[in-house]
Amino acid sequence: MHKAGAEKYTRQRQAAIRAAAAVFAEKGFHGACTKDIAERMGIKQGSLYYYFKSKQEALSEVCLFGIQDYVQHMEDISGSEQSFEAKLAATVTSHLSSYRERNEALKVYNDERLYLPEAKRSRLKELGSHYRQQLEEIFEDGKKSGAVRESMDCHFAAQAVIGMCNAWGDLIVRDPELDLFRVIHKCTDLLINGFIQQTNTTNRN
Amino acid sequence: MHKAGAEKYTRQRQAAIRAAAAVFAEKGFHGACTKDIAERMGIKQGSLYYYFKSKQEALSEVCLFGIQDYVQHMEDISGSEQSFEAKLAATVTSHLSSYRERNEALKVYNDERLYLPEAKRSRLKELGSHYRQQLEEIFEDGKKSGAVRESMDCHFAAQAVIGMCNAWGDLIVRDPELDLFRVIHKCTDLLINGFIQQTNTTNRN
Amino acid sequence: MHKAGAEKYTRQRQAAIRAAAAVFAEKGFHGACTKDIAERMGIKQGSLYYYFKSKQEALSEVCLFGIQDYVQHMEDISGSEQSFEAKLAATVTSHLSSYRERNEALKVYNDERLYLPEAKRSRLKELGSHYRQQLEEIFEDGKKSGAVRESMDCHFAAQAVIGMCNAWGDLIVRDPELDLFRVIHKCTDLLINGFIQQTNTTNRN
Amino acid sequence: MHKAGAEKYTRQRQAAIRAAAAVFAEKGFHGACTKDIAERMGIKQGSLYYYFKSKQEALSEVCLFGIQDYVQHMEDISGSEQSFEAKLAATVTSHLSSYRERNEALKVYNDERLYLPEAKRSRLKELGSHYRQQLEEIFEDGKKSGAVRESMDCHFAAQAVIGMCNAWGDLIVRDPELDLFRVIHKCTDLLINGFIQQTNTTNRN
DNA sequence: AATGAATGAGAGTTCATTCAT
DNA sequence: TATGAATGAACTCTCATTCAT
Repeated sequence: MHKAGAEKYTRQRQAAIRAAAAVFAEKGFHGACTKDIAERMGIKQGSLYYYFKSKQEALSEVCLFGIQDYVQHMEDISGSEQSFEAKLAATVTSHLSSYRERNEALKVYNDERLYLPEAKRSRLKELGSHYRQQLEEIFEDGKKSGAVRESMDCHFAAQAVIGMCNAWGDLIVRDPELDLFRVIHKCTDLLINGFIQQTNTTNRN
Repeated sequence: MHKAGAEKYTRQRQAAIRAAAAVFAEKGFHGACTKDIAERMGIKQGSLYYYFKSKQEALSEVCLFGIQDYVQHMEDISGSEQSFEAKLAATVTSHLSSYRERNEALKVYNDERLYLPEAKRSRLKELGSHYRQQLEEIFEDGKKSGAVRESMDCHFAAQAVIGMCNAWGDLIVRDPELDLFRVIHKCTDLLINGFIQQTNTTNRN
Repeated sequence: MHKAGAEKYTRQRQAAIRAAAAVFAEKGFHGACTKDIAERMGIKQGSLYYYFKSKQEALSEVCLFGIQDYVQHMEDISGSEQSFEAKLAATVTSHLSSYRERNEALKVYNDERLYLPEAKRSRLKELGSHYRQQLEEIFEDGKKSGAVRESMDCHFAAQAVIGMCNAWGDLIVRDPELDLFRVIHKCTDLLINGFIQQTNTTNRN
Repeated sequence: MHKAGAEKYTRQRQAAIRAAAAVFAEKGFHGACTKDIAERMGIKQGSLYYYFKSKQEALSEVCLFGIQDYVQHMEDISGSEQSFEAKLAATVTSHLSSYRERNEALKVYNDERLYLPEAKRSRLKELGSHYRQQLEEIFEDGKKSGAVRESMDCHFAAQAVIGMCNAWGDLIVRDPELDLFRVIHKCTDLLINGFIQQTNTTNRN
């Protein structure tokens, strides 16, 4: 039986994806070279092609790997029975945690996916759009339940959350010292409450 | 007199910077090639080197061009006598407007400046840090005047504003149909008031 | 074992050095192009970079190869117990023979080494200076033993021998028909006895 | 009348030749660029083409300039009524002095003339060959008069003198501190008397 | 007499990719 | 499963040369 062999292959392929993620994150897709990736895995350049049939496939795999969990989490959050605020908190937590766990892959997804050919990009786009739509629905529900202001544009809101999370995600990847949980907490707080001191106010706007 | 000649040079060089900005924004620094830049200007590849002594110098000039106004505006805003909310609104307006005016250069500054050699990067870093510090001060002042919540971390807040603006900036550059003023308004509103319906509340958190 | 592989690499690298020597000798460092070198080896231009990391490294290797033996021979001659005349003859023989064996590499060392960056050039300079010093010592010893005229400036003498040998070396490289041994003999004779008819002397030849 | 203009042109063209000589001597023909030459003259690159119709013409002119006097001198020496020794001394003097006066042009003639196209090179070759032949005749005459050893190969001898002079010429150009007259004297002495102590002879130069 | 601007050809170098072993 | 060797295309950059002004 080839089970052991197959397992090793799978393991090595995962290693290749992580290596590619790291290198792409650091130098960008075009700035990176296959030799760098191979070296990070401890193999030679040519051997990389045992795991990827092209550099582009490597990018594609990294991107997929980068959003997999994060998309899955949203599925869970979206299906759960929680208050708006809890769902938003869960979203931010999931999103920012991904940057730490999945390491650089999520960053690569954000910054480099546009270098994929349309064909491959559309699959990712679907996943991304789906994510955003679910987030939008959370806002819609929030409105219905009265937790979110009527005036809020839910499409805008979803983009804003994603944008803010990605911006902080970049900083998280770049600076491993950063305290993840404090960032999560502060982001959530900002998004929910805004900057200003709320005083018995009827919100203009 | 050679004034006309010098003027032509300056004009062409500006054109080169804009062309480079557009190409770098679209393909990234390493993904772009000098031929693309030259062609966009209507000259031949080799002629580009009459205006830049290297591709890297082109990047450097684009980055500088990208933040010039935006840093200058912050100087004005920071020195002005306005309420916290007005200053924040002005900042968001300036930042997002830059993305339209300065076109792709600002995006390039954000995404590609890390490919510059340390020496050139540090000059940009200074400018960027200065910007962030001034924004932090606006938050500090906001706290003192009671407009901003005591609990707010001003460093975090400044990063968050910049991050949010850059995230939307990306979308603005990518989608020229986007209504700039609505985005500005919504971002400002979100940052100030947060998502939730404020009800005669004493803010927990 | 990878011994065979390593051997092949070494062999090919030697071939690359010889090819580079030939091309540099014919066209000069700047006049030569890497394509010529590759073609002479029967490989394609890009493949050359598997053996050299730059054109300059090729030059550097050629120069080193060019003087290696010749410097080694001088070591032997200098350490031997022979008359002045025998040592001088051995020097001329070694020097001129090198031009035939090492082919064009020695010519390249003479004419093109100045295009190397200071760092690499200094290593060669050392070797060259050492050679000249040993030759000077041969003259000093010749004086002591009475074989060389008291009035002779040993530094000048060494330079003169080297200069004369290099001048003939050029001709030897350029004209493969030239009878090496006759040139060696005549050079030695000229250097030892000069042009003029020596009266009352036991000059054979 | 345009006399003044014509004069200026001639003067500038001479300056161009000298500038080209200097740059070619330093960097070699292929290593030099027309911008360097122009800058050394204090004009702009394009303006150089007012004086030369190509870089190659510049080389050609430099080479011609480099050997003109030196060939002329040999004409004089060859036609004069002097002893062999005096003629040889005059030859060495003329040759080595040329290196100082004509500066780098002679070196360029020696090292770079092979980059000229056959057509132009043959004119120079003629001059060079003529020079060598006249030198050979001096040796032939020397033999007849008994001043030169019967065993001497006159063709070899002429080559050797030229080779030695060029080798020292290189050093003279490279090191402006070098005492020209001492070098001339020593070279002549070496060529005439050789290295060895001549017994029972009154020769001491 | 000189220049600024542009060009086009060619150079060195990098790198994704292939393939026999 | 992995590698060494090679390839060819693409890219950055240089430079002799031209020409209108």
